[in-house]
Amino acid sequence: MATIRDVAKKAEVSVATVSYVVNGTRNVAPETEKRVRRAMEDLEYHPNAAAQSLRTRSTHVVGLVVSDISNPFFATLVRGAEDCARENGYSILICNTSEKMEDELVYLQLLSRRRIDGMLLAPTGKNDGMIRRLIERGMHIVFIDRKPDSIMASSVLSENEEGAYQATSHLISLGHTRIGIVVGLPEVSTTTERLRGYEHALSKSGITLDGALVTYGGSQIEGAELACEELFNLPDRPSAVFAGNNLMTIGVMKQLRKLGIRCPQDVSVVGFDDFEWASCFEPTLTAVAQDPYRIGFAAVEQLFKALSGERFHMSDTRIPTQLKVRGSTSSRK
Amino acid sequence: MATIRDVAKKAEVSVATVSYVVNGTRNVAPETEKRVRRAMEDLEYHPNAAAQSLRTRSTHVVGLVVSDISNPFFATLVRGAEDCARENGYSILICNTSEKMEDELVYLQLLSRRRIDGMLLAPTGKNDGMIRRLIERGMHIVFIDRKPDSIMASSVLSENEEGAYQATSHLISLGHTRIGIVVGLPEVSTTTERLRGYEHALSKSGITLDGALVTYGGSQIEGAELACEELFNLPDRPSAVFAGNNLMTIGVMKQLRKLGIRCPQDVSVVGFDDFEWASCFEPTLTAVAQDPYRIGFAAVEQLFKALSGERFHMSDTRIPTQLKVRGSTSSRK
DNA sequence: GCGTATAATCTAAACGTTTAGTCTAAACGT
DNA sequence: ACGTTTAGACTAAACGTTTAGATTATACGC
Repeated sequence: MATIRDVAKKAEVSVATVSYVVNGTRNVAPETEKRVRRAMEDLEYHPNAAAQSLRTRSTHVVGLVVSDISNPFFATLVRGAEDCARENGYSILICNTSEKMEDELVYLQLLSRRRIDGMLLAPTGKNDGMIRRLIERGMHIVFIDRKPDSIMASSVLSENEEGAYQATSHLISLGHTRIGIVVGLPEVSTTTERLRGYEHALSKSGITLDGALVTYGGSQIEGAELACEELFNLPDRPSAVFAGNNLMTIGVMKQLRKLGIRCPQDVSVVGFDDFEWASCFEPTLTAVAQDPYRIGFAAVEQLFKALSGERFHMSDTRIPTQLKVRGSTSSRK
Repeated sequence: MATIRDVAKKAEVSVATVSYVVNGTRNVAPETEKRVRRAMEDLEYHPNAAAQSLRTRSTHVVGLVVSDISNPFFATLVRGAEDCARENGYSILICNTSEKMEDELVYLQLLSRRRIDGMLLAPTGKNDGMIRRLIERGMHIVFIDRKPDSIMASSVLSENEEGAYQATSHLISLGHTRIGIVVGLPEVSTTTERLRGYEHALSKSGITLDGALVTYGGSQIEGAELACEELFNLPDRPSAVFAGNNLMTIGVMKQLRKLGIRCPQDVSVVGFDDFEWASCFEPTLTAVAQDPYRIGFAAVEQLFKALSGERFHMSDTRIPTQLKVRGSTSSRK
């Protein structure tokens, strides 16, 4: 593969000159430039990014650490991030933690070695020490989807509390008072925030919180199935269920079907996170729509602001959610 | 950030020795090794990957070029690829072409500069020249999901023809004879293969192919809506529709709903590509399940085989599909 | 006790860029 | 006509690793 040296030789100039035309960092005579470009074409020259990084101490790569990229929420978030990154000449390296702290740790170290320019991180919440050290050593981090409460850093998150509040209020307005909720992992901020929105809506309407109605589905389908089963084993069953994320919504629906409970006739369901197909399959799902694409895009923008050195440019961006009322919720009979 | 030089100084050895313990490439006295490791810990030393790549001419990065990572099919494929890559100490750089040849070209060049060790590519089908040149220059490429027919290289694909054949046969067995199909982009191999399976099933049952029943949805929801509308504007409407991929299935369902056509009472639908939620929303979708995770995983395995230099180890792997019969298909009335 | 094999370490040259600092020659101001 | 600026090009030193080869010290065989 051709090096800058080869190009220089072919164009009969010094390597410096080639570098100047590649980067446009100094004036070079139009005549010479033409010769250099010609040589680059002929040799199919592509600058060696590793060498550039070594020299300039910048990789133009941003790391993206999420729990599971096959989750449509994160997949779309990644798409937003990638679009913004690419527009600015950056690439994205993906890392799946599977929500496991050891894996997250390994990735944080890996990204350190790779000297990425910055990273987007949906933290598991169990490596705060390492993360704090990284930041101290100058790593630029923007938290996405969730954030550790013990660390000061930029973040781009959904309006979780508000969204959950609206969802719950919607159910209440339909006459429901026993509303079950299936949330994710207790140590994650989305869980606590959504739970807070739920509690807030209840208390606002004077409904006392029944701890038995708060269940944990571990953010996965299977967990939510169990959590849902738990809810309907209660002597005093809920008439509505609020599922804390997309996978758990599916888990809940699966379990309802298994139990022969009809939605929305027997129980109303609202999910957090919308689906493309939500409007064309029955029951059409009432859901709190997030905007993961925008989260990803905004997070990368945020990162670039930090990189461009705007002194201590730290901000918490909240991306609005939107309640989409459809057919899976109905008035309490 | 600490360099190998710093570690060497602190441990009172030469940089070579440090390198040897980092890579385990030569014997070093247990005593010395301990000192070196200690120094690395103290300094939080992470080898500079750019420098390593420059020297060893290997990045331990594989590029992954797909049309749209927010499509759940590709998202899951990426997850499979990432899992396999990570197990082997590799990272994944993602690239979204949006099915546009210029974007694909730009990415191919970018990946060249980054000196990735290899790549997984779902080609748009319009940059065969560049791709062939890349391969000639030694780039290792494994095609995923689709492949250009003009290029010899490894690939990992679904059993498209067989899957489409089964789907169509299933509809035929239910008594349908006017079966519409909505396929993707004509220049992509998945389209032609699935179409072939469809045609094969028809001809096997002695049904003559009606060109008007073959429509193109551009692999997107919106395109499929239009294609579906087209189908039902026909004087002689189909009684069943086969949607060529996941997004187009949604497009078809949306359009049916818009037209007030009930599924499966008025029309049967089978989709290519399964969904997690397919079994818990109505109509429960009959679908040809692919295994994108396995495709991604196998493709990376395939790539590593090529990298490890097994001479001209070229193979076309086909991942089986599986027809899941559910409620969206029923006998013709 | 002497040559030799072996183990542990070191030296220094790459790898392919960028960029500060020089150099040359032509253009310019007065 | 002569010092000064300027444009264009070049030289060479980094950047942080790896690794072939050299060097030294130690153990071994006899």
